[in-house]
Amino acid sequence: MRQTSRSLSRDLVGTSAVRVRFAPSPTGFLHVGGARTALFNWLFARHNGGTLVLRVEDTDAARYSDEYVDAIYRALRWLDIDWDEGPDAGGQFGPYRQRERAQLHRDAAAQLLARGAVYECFCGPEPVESKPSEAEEASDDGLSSRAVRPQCTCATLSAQQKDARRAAGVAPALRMRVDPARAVVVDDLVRGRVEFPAGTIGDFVIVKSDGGALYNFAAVIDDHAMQISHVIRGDEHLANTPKQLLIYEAFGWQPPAFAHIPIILNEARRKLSKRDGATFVNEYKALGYLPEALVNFLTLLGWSPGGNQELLSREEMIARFTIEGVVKHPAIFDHAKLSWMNKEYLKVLPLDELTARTIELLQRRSPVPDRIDPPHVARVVQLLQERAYTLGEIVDQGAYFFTSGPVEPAPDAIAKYCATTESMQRLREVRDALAAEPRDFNASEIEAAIRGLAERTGNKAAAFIHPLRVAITGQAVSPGIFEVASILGKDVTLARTDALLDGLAHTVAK
RNA sequence: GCCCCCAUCGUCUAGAGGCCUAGGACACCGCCCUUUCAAGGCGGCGACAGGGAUUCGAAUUCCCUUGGGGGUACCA
Repeated sequence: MRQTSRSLSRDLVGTSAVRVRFAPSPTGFLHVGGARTALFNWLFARHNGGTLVLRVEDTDAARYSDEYVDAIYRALRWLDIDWDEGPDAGGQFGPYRQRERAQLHRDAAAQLLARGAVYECFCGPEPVESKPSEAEEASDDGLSSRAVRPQCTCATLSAQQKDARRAAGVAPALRMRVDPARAVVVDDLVRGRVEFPAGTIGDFVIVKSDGGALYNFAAVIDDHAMQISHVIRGDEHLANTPKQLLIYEAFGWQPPAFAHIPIILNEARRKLSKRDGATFVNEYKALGYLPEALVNFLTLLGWSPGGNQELLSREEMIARFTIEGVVKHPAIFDHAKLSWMNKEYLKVLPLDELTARTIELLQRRSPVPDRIDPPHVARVVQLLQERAYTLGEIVDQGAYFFTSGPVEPAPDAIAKYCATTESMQRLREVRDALAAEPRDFNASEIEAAIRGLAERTGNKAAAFIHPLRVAITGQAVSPGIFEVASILGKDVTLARTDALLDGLAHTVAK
């Protein structure tokens, strides 16, 4: 089977131009699952020198919003996924917003009606007899109740009967005539051959009684009109495919090749939902993830380049991406691995880039911190670059760098390094040493001052370093303290040290 | 319920009948380095869901079971 689908894909790729599409429905922000589908389409198009079409499927008037269309553009651009044709990019197969294609859909439906491939159904839009059975009522999610429609018999209505219903003001929907005895075969590029008994598909509706085309119908009309060669989409659409194939057949059209990619699951092995933390692309942006890292991570969810390489450049991804490398089973979104990957990208990000992106994030804080000039931030970021998983962590962990004001020492840091009178004595000593010695207050001067002090007093340098760290950063952990003090500057270093000495003196006195 | 899909370490995966004593990465656990945290180095833990069948030989092929997921709309 695998063999079959491979040769099939080779033929299609070899003989015709590759045209793929990403067809999001703007009913929400771009989801990581959607982003991955976009990514696979993009990778496939670029690998084959093909075309990526962006089609906005905004036919669900109830849930669609313009705001989300923009959000999807923004998310794709942030990920650096570019498209060749689309609502904004234009192209010769437009319009690319599905609601603007409504007339096309109606015309196509009329053709099918004329041929007798579909029939008018007067059952009405309400899902009939939706009373849940005992068992369904008892089920815990409460969503499993099936609206079981009684067998629709409109296929056998006489012309007079239809006229009567119409006269009564009932607008008909259009239903596909499906021979229940046959089977529909999907030859999927990743699944192989999948056979669906048509009896389980039923006479499905393609056009609603209000004249609106349904997803399965509109998708076929548009994919055909846009000359889509490969439909690469989430696995949840596999069950839709036989319906779409039936529509292609009714028109006598050659269907595109299909590739159903596995879906992304949460840790509980369920479809990703809002409750699983960040699931939208823009949330990752706000958290300070790098788009390069998210792309790399998503690419490896459900696809493997075959070897042992984990970190791939865009060029490498494009060069190596094939449908054959797509895995069949669902993948669980592992935040820990994304974090690791983000850190890897953070480590090699050029300093000026890192600085700019960090400042961008800092400016979104409220209130905006007072020390965010580029030279200063660059020094900070250089220090934090190897320790942070995200830009957000740089901003949070380095908060004491971005303000010239005082810091509130963390209780656990105090308890660990500043709990004794000895440690306070050391802090006082190091404070005086720093106040006296260094002229430039650069890292090596500071180090010399502290190590000299340690030597003179017969202590380990660490005995001074730890309390000082708590004083100037408020934390028990930080990058190398000499660099930290240097970047903070003499004034801030001494002021914070004094503040801690005072504060603690009071505490002890009480 | 019915239809369909899937099944290798906790997670992402490599694996196309002998190259498998099953490889890599994340996570986790040690040790080294050290100024705390990272980074880095070294090492460790850890999987073919179960049962049949085919074969000289099966993670790899077939069947069944089990488990997980998706779909079952006049949503997309």
